[in-house]
Amino acid sequence: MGRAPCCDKTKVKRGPWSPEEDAALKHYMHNNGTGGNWIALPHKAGLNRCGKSCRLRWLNYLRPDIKHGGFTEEEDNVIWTLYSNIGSRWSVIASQLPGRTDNDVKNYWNTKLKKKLLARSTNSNETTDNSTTTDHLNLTRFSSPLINPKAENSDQGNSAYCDHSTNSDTLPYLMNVNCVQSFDLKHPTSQLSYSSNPVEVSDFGTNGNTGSSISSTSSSSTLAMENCTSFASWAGTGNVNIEDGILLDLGFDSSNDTFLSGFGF
DNA sequence: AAGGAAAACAACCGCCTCTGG
DNA sequence: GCCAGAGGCGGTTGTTTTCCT
Repeated sequence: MGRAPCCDKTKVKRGPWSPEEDAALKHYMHNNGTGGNWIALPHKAGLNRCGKSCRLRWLNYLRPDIKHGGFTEEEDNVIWTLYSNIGSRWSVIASQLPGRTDNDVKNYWNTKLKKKLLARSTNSNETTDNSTTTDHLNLTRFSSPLINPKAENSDQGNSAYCDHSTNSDTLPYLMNVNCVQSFDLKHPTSQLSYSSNPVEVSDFGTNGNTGSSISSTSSSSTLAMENCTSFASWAGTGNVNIEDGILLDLGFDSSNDTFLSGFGF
């Protein structure tokens, strides 16, 4: 059983794209767009390729607004921060990095950032005094603005409270936390000044059973986490949206191990 | 200079979601 | 409401390039 393949793989070309194929696809897209149908596109464009392959090639490589080249430190920070919050939702993360594709971000994470993190983890384990390890390649730098230790003294009924002590072997965003995180991706108060396109994530599931809806056009954004009374929100207006306090204790300052174990190390 | 290892990148696979009939 | 097809996504694999010995 199973779903029928989108094309006959024995009859379409596979593997690396030739410059001629790239040119044909570019030319067709320039003149016609997708026409709302990727499956039919290869035939119309005179390409002996699977429609999905064409789509991938266009989105990941040929699109005119694609940014090629190395990632900046700022982009690193955005990726790390979002990964720590939402996990491997590469398309969501990529949407916050203009010109970057989900494939780009995913590859970059798998080949570089993960190793950087691992290296830092090793270094930090060799250091007994965590308070002196301030140069954790932005691990500390990007996380610290989101952490408000004083919040633990806040009214828990208002959800200005974080508790990740009960579930330390999971990703921070999966923890049974009870907190609110508000930060602004546009302004330096949160050091996430890169983004220009807030994302809205509602009904954000953590167990795979729930759906999610994401809008990159909304003016405000909310990240709700299941199994906890928490959500993160940031305003598109340019102001930090402090609703019940600014915090999301990712665990960096108190225990890097907690954080790192969430990444599967 | 050659060969092997590691890193980086591109592409594919299969599942899930969405949408139109 | 159901179903089939198309799009989208994340994980994985394959290929190429770079680095090291």
